[in-house]
Parts: sequence; C-alpha cells; structure tokens
Amino acid sequence: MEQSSNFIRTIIKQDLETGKRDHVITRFPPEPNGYLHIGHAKSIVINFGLADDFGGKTNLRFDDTNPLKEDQEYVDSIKEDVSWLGYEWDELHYASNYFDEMYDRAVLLINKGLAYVDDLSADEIREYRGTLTEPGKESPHRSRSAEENLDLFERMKKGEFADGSKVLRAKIDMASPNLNLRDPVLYRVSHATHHNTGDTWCIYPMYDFAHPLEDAIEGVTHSLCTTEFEDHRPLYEWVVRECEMDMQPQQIEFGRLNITNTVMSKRKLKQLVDEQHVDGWDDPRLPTISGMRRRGFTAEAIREFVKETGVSKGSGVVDSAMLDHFVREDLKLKAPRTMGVLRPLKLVITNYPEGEMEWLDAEINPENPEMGTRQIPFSREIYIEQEDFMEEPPKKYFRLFPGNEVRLKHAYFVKCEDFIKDEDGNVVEIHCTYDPRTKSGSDFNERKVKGTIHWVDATHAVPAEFRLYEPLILDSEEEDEEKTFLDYVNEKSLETLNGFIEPNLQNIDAQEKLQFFRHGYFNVDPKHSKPGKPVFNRIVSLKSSFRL
RNA sequence: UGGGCUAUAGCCAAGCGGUAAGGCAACGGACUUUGACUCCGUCAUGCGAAGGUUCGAAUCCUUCUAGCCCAGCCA
Repeated sequence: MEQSSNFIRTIIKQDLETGKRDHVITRFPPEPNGYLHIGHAKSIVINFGLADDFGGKTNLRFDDTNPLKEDQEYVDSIKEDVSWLGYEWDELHYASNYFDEMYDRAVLLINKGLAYVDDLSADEIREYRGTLTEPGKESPHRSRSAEENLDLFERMKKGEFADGSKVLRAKIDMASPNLNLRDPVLYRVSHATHHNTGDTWCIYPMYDFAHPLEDAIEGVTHSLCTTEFEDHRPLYEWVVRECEMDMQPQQIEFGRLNITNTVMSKRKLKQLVDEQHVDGWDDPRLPTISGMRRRGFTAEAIREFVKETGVSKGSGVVDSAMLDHFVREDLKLKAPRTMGVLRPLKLVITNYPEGEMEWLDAEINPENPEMGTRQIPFSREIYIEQEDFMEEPPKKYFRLFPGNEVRLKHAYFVKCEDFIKDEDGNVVEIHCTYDPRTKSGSDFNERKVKGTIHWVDATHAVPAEFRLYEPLILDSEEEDEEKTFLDYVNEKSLETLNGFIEPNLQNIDAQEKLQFFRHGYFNVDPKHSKPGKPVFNRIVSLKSSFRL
C-alpha cells in the first residue's frame, strides 16, 4: 500500500538525507499501569511502522518509574497486545534497569550546581511554582552547596527520609513562562516495592528526568510522543544536554487519536470498568485492545485504520464509521458467510412433504470461491427473521407479506399464503408454498423476485446467543458544563438475542469470525461461548441503504 | 490574562510559491441469490478571517478569531 506522507516521516527522511542520522531507532514506551487501547495502537503503528520503513529498529520499553501504579500484570498484557497487533520489538527494556545510571546522572547534575535537594512539602512546592500568569519564587533550599546536596541525596537513596519529605529538583528558572522549567522535580522518595527492582530503591525518578535518559541510553533517534508533551521538550533537551549524554534523541509530538462515541483516556476507561458500566477491561464495547480483540476486530483492520487516519499535530475526532469500514474490508474475503436467525419466526412450507428433508449446496464465500462449499439442511419448517415479514408492508418492502414471493437463500422461492397470530396479535407463524422448479442453482428464470432472505432449518437449528453492540457513549448536543461523560453513557449499548444458527457451526472455536448473511460480521466470544451453545459478538453490521 | 500548539469539505488528511491528493461518510446510477460487495458518477472557484507581498499565495508577511495542551512528589 502506498505510504501517505506525514510530517514525522518527512523529518526522518531529511535527517537521513542530510546525514544528521545514519539510522533510525524508535521505541514504544508504555507505563505498565493499565491496559492498552487503540490510542496506544496508533503510537505502536507509528513507532514500529516508521522505523521499519527506514530499515530501523523499535524497542519496547516499559516506563516503570512509579511503583505505586505499576504491576507485572500490565507488562504481560501489554506484551501480548503489541504482539497481537503484529509487531516484534527489537529490544525489550525497562526504565527501572537504568536506575543506577539515572542516579549517577543526577549526581552529575548536583555537582554541576544544576540540581538541589528541596525540603519543601508538595503543597509548598505548588505554591512556590506560581501560576500560568505569575512567575514562581525560589525555594529557600535552592542555594545549598553541592556537598550538602550530595549528602542529602545519598541519604534520600539510603532511606533516611520519609515519603514526601524531600525531593531532588533541577535548578533551571522559577520565572520561566514554561511551568515545566520552574525547577522541576527530578526524584521523589517513595518507600514502595517495585515490580521489577523490588525494594532496592526508595527514590524514583520522575518522567521528565527519566524519559530523555532512557531514550539517550538506548540510542533512540526519534522519540515520538503525543502533543501534550510539547511543553516538556525544552526540559527533555535540557536533561539530555546537562546530563552529558552521548547522543541527543529528537522528541517529536503528534496528535492523539480520538474516535467518536467512545472514550480514550485511561482515567475514563477505568471509571467505566470500576463503576461497572461495562464488564471488565476486555468488554467488547471498550476501545481497549483486549476489548476490541474480544469484539472481533482484527489486528489488520486496526493497523489499516490507524494508517488511514494519518499522523498530524491536530486534535481531531475520527468518525467511528471509518473503523467499521476497515473491519468489513478485512473480513470481506476472510470470513465464511453463513446464515443465522437472530429473532426467529417460524415458517411452514405447506406443500413440502412432511418428514422429508434435503441437503443443499451452499458456497461459503461467493467473493472467495476457494473457501469452497458446505451442505445445509432444508425441510418443511424453517426459521426466518421476524423483520422479514410484515402483515402490512410499506412501499418498497421486498420481503415477505401476504401474497408476495421471495427467494430463500441457497434454496427455493417461497410465497406467503397465510400467517398466524397469537392472542396478543403477534405474528407467530407464516405459511408459504414453495416452487420446486426454483431451486438454487437451477436455471429457472420464468419470474424474478425482489427479495432474498436468510433462514435456518427448524429441525437442525442450533440455539445461539447473539450480542449486538451500540456506541458506549451517546452524542452530546451542546456542551453542558454540568455534565460529565458518564451522563452520556449509553445504557442500551448491549442487546442480547437468542436465535439459531446452521448446525455445522455448533462447535465453532473461540475468536472465529464469520458473516451472518444480511446481518454483519460476528466473532465467537472467547469468554462465554461454549461448544454446543455458541455466543457471537457482532463486530459490525453490514451497511444498509434500506430504511423503513 | 503567561507559555506551547493547531486551523484545508460533514469527519480524518496530503499539499511546502505555479493554480486544491487520498480515505470515511453522503448522494445519484449500473449490477446483484446479502437492500451487502463491486463498478461508474457527484461532492472545497475554495484552504479560520481580514489586509499585504508577488505575474501568480492554502503555501511568504501583518493583524485578528477560534480550538487544544500546561500550575502531579502521574506518565
């Protein structure tokens, strides 16, 4: 596929052409404090994709500098998700493996008079920082001697001070219009057990100090991140320069991915999970990689979607219809096409001999003949879709109604002769006659029908559960300061139906994807599907220009 | 009201002084044993606005407007 140009690709290309760089190394640096979502997938596709395009390499690096929030469980799931998305990292690293070197660099800063130990409390530091429009003021501890700072910092490391009692700060400029440069905290005391280093450390580096060092240590040439870090770039460069690292990685920022009718922040996703609006991090309605995988989205579709939405610095919102498009596109030739009735209505073919049945040949995917054919049973009683019959049809309704004839996919023409209602007035059974001459595959062409409907033979039908999803977040009209995203949670985002499928699907494997004729693409739910009683998640419906 | 960033169609997005790519959506039409797919066609005299420079401006300059991000010992 033709690679569309984007500003980062242009920069890298130039760097290579001008000789600024002679190779490319990128990295995907997640913090193992939660599950990956499709926003991370964008970062993954960009980092791995770009490096690959230029013959470079990409590392997976866990940015594990805050033991309070991180856990091995997350590093495992992140690795799984990156692999599932189809990428192989060159080197696997942990920021925590660099703690010794980071400590040494901090000592260097102290010796250069560029860092100091501060005794101010968190609240005081905030007050001293000033505001967006007013400069901050210097801490009374700012002018401690290097010797004193060295001593204090070493004692911080040894565990002599309580959490929050002391921090190491960079000495930059308390009056900078960029708040990140107002003597940012470099190290904090935290007597916490780290998932990787255990209790070796009780001081941990902050992101702004750690990240540039990690990149420089690994020789990352292009450090790609999202736009909210733009303000941090001067600090990033300050750290690499003043810590006298051998090479200077270049930080480049791109806009986050947003998609309509969903939420992308870890905080909001966590809230949806914690408050049980959804059923866990892998709920098929969530944009988490695990949720999308369970819903049935393919890695290929996610990758293509991300590529097509592009890379820019803008903060736009991509229409979820584009995501839908790429799954349909990917599954079109791969997924078997079969018949499933989600809302069953019995249909009796009155002129089909009782007790008889036949096996019909049916192609598995007419757009991909190599997938072959299957046999499906047919007899006097079948199930059709409730919405495929109307007692009083509107104009341009091509399906069944009294006197109308339709084609049963892979079978015969049937004509509606009668129907039965229950006491409540609901249609419960349709009576039709069929024309044996119209069998699928025959050359019958004496008359045509406008509609073709799907069905499942009643005596062989296998019960199945279907789960249909709607957007988790409803459209919000005008902005309302009073409301939060929780006010727009769609409480009807999941609809569960019980219907029937063809018998050959009875023991279908988890994560198998298929198209139910005229409905859409479905995935076999890995958690709740069982042999003999499959559960299907609708990934996406088919497009439809039909409107009642 | 300090700093950083962004404005190209309903949405995403190319374009980098030579006369507005592409994708999604939408809308016509053809085909159709999926109201699907496929195919054909339509969809910015216009690039946030107003000035200016130039033979020529989405691209350069000026001013304005709107939106996003920043005051964690989170990343």
